[in-house]
Amino acid sequence: MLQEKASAVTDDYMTRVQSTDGAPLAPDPSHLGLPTAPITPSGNESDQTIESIKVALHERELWKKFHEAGTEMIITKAGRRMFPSYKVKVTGMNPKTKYILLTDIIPADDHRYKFCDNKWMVAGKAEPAMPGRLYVHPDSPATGAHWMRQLVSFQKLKLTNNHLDPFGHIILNSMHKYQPRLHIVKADENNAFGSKNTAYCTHVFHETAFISVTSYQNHKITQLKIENNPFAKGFRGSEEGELRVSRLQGKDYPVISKSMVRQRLISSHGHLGGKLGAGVLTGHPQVLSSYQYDAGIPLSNSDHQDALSSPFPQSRDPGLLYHCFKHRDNTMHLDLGCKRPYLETSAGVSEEHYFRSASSYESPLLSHPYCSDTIGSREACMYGGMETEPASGTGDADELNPPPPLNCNVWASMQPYPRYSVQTVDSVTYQPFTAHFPNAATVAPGVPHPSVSIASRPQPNLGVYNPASVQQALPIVPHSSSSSSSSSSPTVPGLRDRTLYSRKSGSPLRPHRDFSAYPSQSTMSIREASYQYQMGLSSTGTHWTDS
DNA sequence: TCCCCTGGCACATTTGAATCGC
DNA sequence: AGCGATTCAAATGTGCCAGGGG
Repeated sequence: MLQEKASAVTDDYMTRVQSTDGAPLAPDPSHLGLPTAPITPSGNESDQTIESIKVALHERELWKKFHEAGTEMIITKAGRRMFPSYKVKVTGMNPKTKYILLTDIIPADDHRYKFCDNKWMVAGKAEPAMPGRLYVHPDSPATGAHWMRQLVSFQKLKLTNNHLDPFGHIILNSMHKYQPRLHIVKADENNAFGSKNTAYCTHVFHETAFISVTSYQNHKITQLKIENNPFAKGFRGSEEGELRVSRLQGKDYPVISKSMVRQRLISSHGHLGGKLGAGVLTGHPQVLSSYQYDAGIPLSNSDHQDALSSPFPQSRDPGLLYHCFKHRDNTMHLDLGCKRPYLETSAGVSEEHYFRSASSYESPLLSHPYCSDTIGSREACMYGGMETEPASGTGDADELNPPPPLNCNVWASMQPYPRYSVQTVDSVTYQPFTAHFPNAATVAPGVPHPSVSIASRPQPNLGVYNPASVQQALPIVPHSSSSSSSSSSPTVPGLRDRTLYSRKSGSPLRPHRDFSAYPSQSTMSIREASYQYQMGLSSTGTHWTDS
């Protein structure tokens, strides 16, 4: 099923970078600035490191509560944070190896939804996908020790429906279903964001899937948000207050008091726990799945049954999905169609592989409970270090490179996604990505770049940041249409011009933010600053490779 | 008319500077 | 003068809601 991507690179690369539809993604490596000479895989160790990385979703139970009710995330023009926020606990990293952690949010299917009769229903075909933007954790790159020391939080990630958003927020369409993903990329010592033979892995927690909205549709979600989000405490109020709110909302649903909500949560939690437990115990494997996007619309490939009784028309396996380039050819297809099950168990998935990399995520109930309380207290520390000083006070403060400044001149064209595919498998996905991208221009020709947003405070004294490296670091590569794979290496005309990053010799890759093109950004607060590396969304294809 | 989106509002938390005391 | 604790105001994050547009 998988096919070589950059056939001319190296055998090693060839065996790892493959498209999901069998079409070469980048027939001409020179377009990507890839070395034509064989790359000596120094990567056995790194691969093993990547493979051993485990990620646990923080506050998973809370996510499950929302998922059961049908998670909704408000998107606004100015950008809105996610709640629950995306936080993970990472283990299994090589303490001394540097990694880049980033997230992106991809369409979960190709449908547009509407909330009708107190449930989500398919309302038509999805609109063209928004520019693919990536949110790079502000601490990136940092050593494994740093990432494992505390909870890794992406709480400052913001969602927007502004297609021209200049702040680097992740752009989404309202009333569409999305799936956040976490990518862990091994960074080379000399090239923070890209190096040859570097591997990456992708983690997907299905309970984090959500439907983007401009205003909450499901009152259950509203209540959950109010109950759990500190910033919404003002709406908790008394029973009378709740009655008032419900009345004012003009909803035709029964008023649910705070206490009722609390009780409901408790009961639902138990119910959910039972379901999940059953699902896990019955061996719902982390399913390998794949789906393709055509013009920004994911195409369903197969049917799956959701283990959770999520209000979503079609939900996925409750467990974590692993994107792994080691998936087999008998990769299962992920059906994104609302009328079909989302996941499908793959008999072909190696049990060994599955359990090794997925079991711990699949069921915290079974093996890996995450100590949110313990690690949660560290979050502030991590962010503090990120926004003020790099891991000050820690033994490896010097391990962190200061967050690069953002250059906002790099914007993606508003082209719809060309066809691309995404595979989710039962294990960690990791893929070597070549470095040697002298500059963005080298990569641009054949590789549309999703934007990369680094939510950290821009710092002076920056070198240059090479978006190409980031792009390479991600499993997102242009995926030619099934019919014209390699030859069709999509191009992003404007990318070269937009890309203002270049690598400064001898210095770590750091972006330089340039807001000149966006006057409105002058009013942007420092806190709001984020680095945006736009990869033409378009582009985009998420490409899962096999090593 | 319905659905969706926008902007302003009130309320709460977070953040950082200013102040104070030791 | 230096450090830590406390205070306070501004910034920021929420959901609510009226109004507008398609």
